[in-house]
Amino acid sequence: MFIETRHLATLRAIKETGSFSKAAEKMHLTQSALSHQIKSIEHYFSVDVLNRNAKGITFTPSGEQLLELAEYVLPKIAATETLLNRVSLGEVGRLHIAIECHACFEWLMPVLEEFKEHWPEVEVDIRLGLSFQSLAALKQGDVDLVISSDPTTKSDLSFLPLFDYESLLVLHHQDPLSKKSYIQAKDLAGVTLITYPVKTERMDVFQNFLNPAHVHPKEIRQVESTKVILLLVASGRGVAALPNWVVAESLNHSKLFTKSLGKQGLHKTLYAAVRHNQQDLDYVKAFIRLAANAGNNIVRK
Amino acid sequence: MFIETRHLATLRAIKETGSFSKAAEKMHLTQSALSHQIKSIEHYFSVDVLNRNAKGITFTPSGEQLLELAEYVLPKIAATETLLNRVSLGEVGRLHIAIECHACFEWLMPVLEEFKEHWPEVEVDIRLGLSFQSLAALKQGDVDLVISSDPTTKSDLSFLPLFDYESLLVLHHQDPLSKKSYIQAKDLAGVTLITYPVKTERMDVFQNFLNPAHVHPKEIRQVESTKVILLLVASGRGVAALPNWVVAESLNHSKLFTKSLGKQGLHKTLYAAVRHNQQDLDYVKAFIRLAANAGNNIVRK
DNA sequence: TCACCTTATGAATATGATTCATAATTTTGA
DNA sequence: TCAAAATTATGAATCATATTCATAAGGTGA
Repeated sequence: MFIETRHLATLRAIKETGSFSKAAEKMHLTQSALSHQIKSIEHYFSVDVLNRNAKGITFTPSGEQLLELAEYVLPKIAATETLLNRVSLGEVGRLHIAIECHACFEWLMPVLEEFKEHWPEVEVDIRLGLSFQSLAALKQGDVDLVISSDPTTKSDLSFLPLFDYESLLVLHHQDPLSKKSYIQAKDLAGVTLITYPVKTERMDVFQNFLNPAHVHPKEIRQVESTKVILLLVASGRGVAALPNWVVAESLNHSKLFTKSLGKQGLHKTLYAAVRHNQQDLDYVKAFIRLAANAGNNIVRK
Repeated sequence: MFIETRHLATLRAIKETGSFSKAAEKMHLTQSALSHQIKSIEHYFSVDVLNRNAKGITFTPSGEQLLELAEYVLPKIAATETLLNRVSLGEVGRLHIAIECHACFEWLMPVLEEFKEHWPEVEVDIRLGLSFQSLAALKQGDVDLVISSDPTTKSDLSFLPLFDYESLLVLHHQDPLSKKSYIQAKDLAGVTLITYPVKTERMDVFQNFLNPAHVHPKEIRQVESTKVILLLVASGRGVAALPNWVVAESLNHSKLFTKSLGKQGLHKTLYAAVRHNQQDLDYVKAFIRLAANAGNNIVRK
């Protein structure tokens, strides 16, 4: 493949201006450069491209072909280049989000709605990142942002804090445990614990509360939806450990009660993990700002 | 405009092979070259183009954009390049012919019919090249071949002989002049000369026969069509000077008679003028061969 | 962990695009 | 028709940059 963008741009400029010298000026090159360029095409293909005549320059049929090619190719290239520039400015792009916690849907959905309004040219998508290694996917570029509460020091990734929350035990208001000022691990040995359908090693209650104390709940019941979990708890079928932002909304009008897990409570921070080189993109920063606000607002209720 | 064909070809090869090293091999470049190339794009636009991961390479959204551009652009460039190559081989092209003599239509039309059959990809056109400077037009590339009987030594132009012919005086078989063994200039002083509608200085009879003898015909009558000229002569309205190839066909079945102009006769050669750098194109040579044959055949009758 | 494979990187080199200076050609205006 | 002005062509010199070379760095899989 011999023809380069450069050649086509030159041809187009010559067509537009009608002369080498004017085209050269327009392109910030010398007339000589253009002459050499055209000659190299003509020499390479053994074909005349331009008729340099008395009054002005005309295109041979071959020249017309090249010109047609230029008209076809150059605008598309220009369009792609401006698109790439906008991508680098963070005006357009892709924000595929993986969330590691079921409960995050609660605050994430409204955030995304607002985000989409302000960044219509960013392609948004969410995946529940439990079944796969979301941080690996992030590194590989399969997703662009991971909502996680377990920052690790992976190279190329940045963990940006969104907001703090507390994992609370949600129980029926007549549950005997509701008398206690806080919950101890051993208190949960005899209960039915309702959780999302996730491996226990990926849940805070186990990782940071039950496992260290070597306690196992009597029964574990896995349920997909947050609503149903709260419903089951409200009807006395068991207890659940949920982030405070989930409970905040449903507490007033129900038979639900919450208790801290442990004397200090089980406090965590939610992070947005992004690839290092994307953390300064406008739309990424905007998303993180929106998410942090949303989280803080709902948690403080 | 930063992106060059080269970049796009590299991107495409990487997509096809899935790795830098295989793509490099395919392109007869080193892996390093491709790495530098991609890096330069990524650096120029401050955008990631490829995710170089554990298992293989994937394209970022920006990379996909570039790839799409490549798929759009590269085939078209390749097509144009093969077209240009075919042009230089003389397989395709343009053959716009200017003829300086009305009478040439007689043999040219069938020649063109045959030519078109063999060279369907050559765009053929004819113009009567009397009103304009056909050789200048040829030089400028407005036409590609001029049929002329007046070779000049213009730079860049080649005059290739087609066939010899004789300009004959056509007259009514009862015309007194038909008794003579040949026509002298003064014989035409009293006749009505029927010609094509062309300036006298562009006609052989005047240039090479009448003018040198300072003879003027009694009357000049200009007629467009060869058929009508012959009709008029056949009905005794005058005489005409026409190339022998025109007369050859209509002589048998009519009241027409021909005589040589001057003792030696007025002999000329018809040439095809082409731009020097096109004279070796296959289709040009083919046309000239066809034209020469046609002319010789018709003249020898 | 060590081979092994792939990409990245910096310096050196080679390629080739552009400029410079000027020639050649043509046009234009007296 | 001649000189002046303008245009393209050309060869050599220069400069830019694409490519290579040699090697590092990073990751995978036995």
